[in-house]
Amino acid sequence: MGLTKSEFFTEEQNEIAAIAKVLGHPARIAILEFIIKLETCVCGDLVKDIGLAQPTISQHLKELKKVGIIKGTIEGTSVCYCIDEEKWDSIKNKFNNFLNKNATENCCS
Amino acid sequence: MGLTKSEFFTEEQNEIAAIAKVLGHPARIAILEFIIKLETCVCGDLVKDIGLAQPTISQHLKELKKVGIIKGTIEGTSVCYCIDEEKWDSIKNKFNNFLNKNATENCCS
DNA sequence: CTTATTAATCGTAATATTGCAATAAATAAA
DNA sequence: TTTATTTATTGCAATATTACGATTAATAAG
Repeated sequence: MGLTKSEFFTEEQNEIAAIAKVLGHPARIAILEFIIKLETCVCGDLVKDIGLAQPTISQHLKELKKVGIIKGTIEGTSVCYCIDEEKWDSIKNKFNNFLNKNATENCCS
Repeated sequence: MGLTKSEFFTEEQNEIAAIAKVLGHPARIAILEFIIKLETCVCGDLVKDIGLAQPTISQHLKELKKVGIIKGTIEGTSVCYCIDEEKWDSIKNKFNNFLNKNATENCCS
């Protein structure tokens, strides 16, 4: 089928999975790290930095935009991408919350 | 193509993406939460709790085992699954590290 | 207006993922 | 040994993802 049965899960579970899914590709991790590293807006240097073709990078940027991690503003012929700080913080909270659910002991340890 | 070009990225980028990818499905989030909630070993209650078919759950468990988040020990006819605490902590560190890379200011804020 | 430059979109091929029915494997119980 | 019980594996269909060439859209420069 290839179709996730989202209706079986809670809103929260679907949400964290959706974010994790977007982070689940090294190109998108690399893009985010690149944007963060520059501490300023990025235009088209991503294609040069990462080895992938321009349409591929554009597609990954679209994915990142779709979940709201980054936002892009047009600047002449190029586009300025940067982290959406609010969204980033909310993601950080969600992951922290999830990862802290686990106690340090269980039956197998 | 459908084939990720891992050789374009650093070990670290591939690693965090691989973990995020596994977390990128609500069923696997639900499975982890269920195991954690019980604070004890889980056998086959997952199938009842989550609505998916047994082979589907088994497949998701396999994915989780593959990256080492959970481990399973055989107990009679059933299998006891639990979190690999060490791996969990390392994942927590990796995500924290990644999510803390972002400063709170940039050109767009 | 014409010509770069830059990024998005379209179309498509290759591969991966999701889900499940059917079946197998492995142990426990009778 | 036979029969449950429980989980894993196989095989397959439907859908999603990844990547890129070709093209389009939009602005800038000449």
